[in-house]
Amino acid sequence: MAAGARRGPYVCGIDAAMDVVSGKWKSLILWELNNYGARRFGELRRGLPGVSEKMLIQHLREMEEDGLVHREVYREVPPRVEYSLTEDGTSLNEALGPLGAWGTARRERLTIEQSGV
Amino acid sequence: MAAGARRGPYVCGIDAAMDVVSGKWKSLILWELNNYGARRFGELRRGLPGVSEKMLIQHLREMEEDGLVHREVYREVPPRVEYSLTEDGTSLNEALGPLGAWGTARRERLTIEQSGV
DNA sequence: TTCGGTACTCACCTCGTGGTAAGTATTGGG
DNA sequence: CCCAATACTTACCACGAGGTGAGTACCGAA
Repeated sequence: MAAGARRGPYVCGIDAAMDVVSGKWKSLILWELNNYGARRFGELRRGLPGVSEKMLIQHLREMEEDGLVHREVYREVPPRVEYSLTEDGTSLNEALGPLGAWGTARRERLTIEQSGV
Repeated sequence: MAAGARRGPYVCGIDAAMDVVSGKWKSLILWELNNYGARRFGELRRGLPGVSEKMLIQHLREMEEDGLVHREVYREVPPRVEYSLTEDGTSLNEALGPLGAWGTARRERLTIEQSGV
């Protein structure tokens, strides 16, 4: 949770990465921020159908502590907060690429099997 | 849990992949099986310090249902069961490569920061 | 006859994750 | 004067992941 090891010590790199990505919405947040650049809290909430405000904040805070996202506050009359990916967040997103491709291929495989049966 | 979608429908490929890898020991099992080829239940248990028999079985069963591991039973006097990766399991392990590399790099970064402070 | 080794199975319990719903501070608009 | 809209904060609760420890069936060895 705090900066540094959250649940470590880690057995291998996968551990360290999974620790940072595990969370129902984290990979989606990563994807959303990577696609749109900077997004406001409300935009993220509307962009992730089903997420609760509590979880969105909680995940964003953890990802900020983990150095994945940057939080920029604009002191305006209706408050404005923009979230964006840091360099680490961007590289993590890239590292998730092959996994996403594997998942997509798997989804297609399953769909074919289901329709085939 | 059952064959097909576990908690789906999935928003994207990452979802589908994370669904299959999420579980405290799954990535380690994947890694272990990938390194050693085929491993017996007891070998896996000894190779993953801290895992409980219940969780090991449970994860292996789920991974078998998900088509990641193959379970081969040899009807011998002390029973022998060998687990190995399927083609899907092997490709998943490969897809986890970049994530593992990212995690390893992150670990090194954190270690340097800690010793630096 | 009991013990050890295999690969499980089962019952029970804890605790963390995530959901729900309400409350907070600020200021402009009707 | 109250409401809307922003971005939270807080309290409470349910569920499931995961841990613990015991029991099972089989057989050979001591």
